[in-house]
Amino acid sequence: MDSADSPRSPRKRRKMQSITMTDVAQLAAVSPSTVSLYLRKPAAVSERISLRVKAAIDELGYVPNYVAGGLAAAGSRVVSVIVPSLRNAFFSETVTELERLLAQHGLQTLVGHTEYSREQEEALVRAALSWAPAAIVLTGCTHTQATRDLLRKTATPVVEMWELGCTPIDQAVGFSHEAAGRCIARRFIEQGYDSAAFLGARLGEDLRAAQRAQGFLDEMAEAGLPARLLEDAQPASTASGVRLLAAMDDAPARAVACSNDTLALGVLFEAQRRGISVPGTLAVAGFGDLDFAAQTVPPLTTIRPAADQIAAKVAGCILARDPLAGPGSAAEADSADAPRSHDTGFTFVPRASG
Amino acid sequence: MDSADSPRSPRKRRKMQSITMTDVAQLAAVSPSTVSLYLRKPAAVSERISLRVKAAIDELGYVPNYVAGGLAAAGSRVVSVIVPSLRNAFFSETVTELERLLAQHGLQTLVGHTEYSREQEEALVRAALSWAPAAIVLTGCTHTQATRDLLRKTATPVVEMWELGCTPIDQAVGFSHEAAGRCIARRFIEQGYDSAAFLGARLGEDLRAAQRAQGFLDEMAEAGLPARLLEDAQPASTASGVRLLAAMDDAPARAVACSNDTLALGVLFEAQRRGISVPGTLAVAGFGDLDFAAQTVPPLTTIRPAADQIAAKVAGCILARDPLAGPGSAAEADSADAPRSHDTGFTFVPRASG
DNA sequence: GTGAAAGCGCTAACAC
DNA sequence: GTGTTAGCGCTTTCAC
Repeated sequence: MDSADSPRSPRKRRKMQSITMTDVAQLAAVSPSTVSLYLRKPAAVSERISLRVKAAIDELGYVPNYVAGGLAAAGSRVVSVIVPSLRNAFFSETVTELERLLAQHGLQTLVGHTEYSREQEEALVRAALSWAPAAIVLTGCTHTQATRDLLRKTATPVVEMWELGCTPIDQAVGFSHEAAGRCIARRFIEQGYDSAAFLGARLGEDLRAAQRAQGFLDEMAEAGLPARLLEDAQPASTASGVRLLAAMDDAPARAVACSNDTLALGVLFEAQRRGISVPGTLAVAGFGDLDFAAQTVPPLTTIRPAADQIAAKVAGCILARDPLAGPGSAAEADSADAPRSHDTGFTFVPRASG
Repeated sequence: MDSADSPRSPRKRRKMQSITMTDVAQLAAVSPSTVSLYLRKPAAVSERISLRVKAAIDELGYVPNYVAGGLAAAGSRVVSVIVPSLRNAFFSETVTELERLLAQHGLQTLVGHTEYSREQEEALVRAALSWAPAAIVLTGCTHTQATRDLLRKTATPVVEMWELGCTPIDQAVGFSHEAAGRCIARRFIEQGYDSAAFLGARLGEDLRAAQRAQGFLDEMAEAGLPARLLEDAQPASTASGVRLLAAMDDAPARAVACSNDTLALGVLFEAQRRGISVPGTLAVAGFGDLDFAAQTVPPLTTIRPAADQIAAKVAGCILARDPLAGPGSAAEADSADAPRSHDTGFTFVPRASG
């Protein structure tokens, strides 16, 4: 039943890798370093030898060991990406796109999520650094002091994404959430709504949403219009939107800006349930332009952050510093001194809801 | 301007790590192996020495190198998780939860997404294997032959999740999608709907949705009721739901089962727009019990897969095989021969929509 | 263009 | 409980 040495029963701990580069080299009758060269810069190896090596690799089913490679090369081919939550569509979108882009250059993506905790983030950064990653990507620009110190001391490229404003540790890619908040406020003002509210959830954790709220409220205040802030204690969800609209019962505003589309969806449903006409009685705006935003009844006015562009730019920053990133990897050293904040902007998407 | 040796300008390629375990050992006046032991099994080191080592680590700001550790230990502390897409709420949920659970045991999560391509999956598995991971987690049980071969040859634990049915490569955690499809069909039958349709998107790629469709259609057929399949060519989205409802115009069914809640949301909106009453004229059911499902108008009848339970069980399978997983890691070798398919089931969530 | 030699930083026997 | 001794599998000068 328990056969002598099935691959799945670990007999002896050490040396789990059966076929190494040396085996390949032997079979191909070349030296290990030639095999290594073939694997990394195939162009530098003569065609005759390339063929032999390739044949040997296929025959043996050789799988390279990146761990050993990373150690010898003093730097691994992983990029650590740390986001607040993957449940949030913005971040899952960004991670997806980033993973795709980086994979094209042989870089693997290590993800971690902080649940919006800075201490958790610090722990993840520590763990990330232990992998000698090719780069570290963080979300936002608010971190513990220890995190900043740790990161500034390292030679690893660091990219902070989805937020602009603070001085970046190294590079930053994102946009101004305050401006996004103001943008929605201006829309309401232009449309003649004379009172408004910002509906958010856990603003103490989601600092970017808090900035949008701030921008929104400031713009309203500057226009001399009343605006208040309602906050749900649970993480942002459709249910939060439902609750917050109900909470506004006592002093209904004419227009509500939601911290994101998911919340706005809840507001829309609850309004429908209560017979509140949108945008007639209540204007609603969201943030994110999620999948469903164009399909709601009425279609949702929102803001589309350039998620793909953020991912693309982040990948660009990383690849620009990657020694193995192919021909276009020009200014490896120079780019360290290049402008360090990249604004990807956002698009205002006016629809019928407000 | 370009100062002598700022940490961020890579002077010499090799040896990027400044402070090693040897440095810590020296400062603490112990041997490197003691430091190593302290880091891995603090309990095995005397308190006096522990204190000294800890002080040295803090003073130097030592960051361990997992790459070197992984090489020496012939196995790294990463788990590779490969999903079709992180945009899909099911998988981002699972990855989130898995990452959280594994992080508690010092395991890092390496993600990859296949975009529903088996060839892409094979490439990711190859890359994953190169990290000598502590485990590999795959989605579904349909893989290329090469993937299966690669995986069966390795000693690395492999867990296939979110689907049951085929013989697992190693371990499987999930549920029967066919049963889920049948479950919705039975609901429609019980409620007296005499015709139905299954609305899906890219069923050739999303094999699990295809299984739900099959189960649904079979159950209807067995009840002698007409049912057809409508498929959208784009990836599943709210817009697909809108399109598919429109496509049903010529021969409207009395009830529609959607391949997931996102699609159902689109159906709900489009029905509202067209003045089709739900569930009066049309019954609608989804799959997933996503965030918004309980809030729609009317609330959405759906199926809740035990996403958290899947993640928990997958983590369990992995940790059971992890030599470092602490005290409860009993049956490390035995569990390899334990039952290999784990059914997490699902919950039918009847609401007002159908 | 190819090979020989010297580690990368750490872990795991094993002896003490 | 702590130190000594060998590597893990690969990359990278540097000769040839």
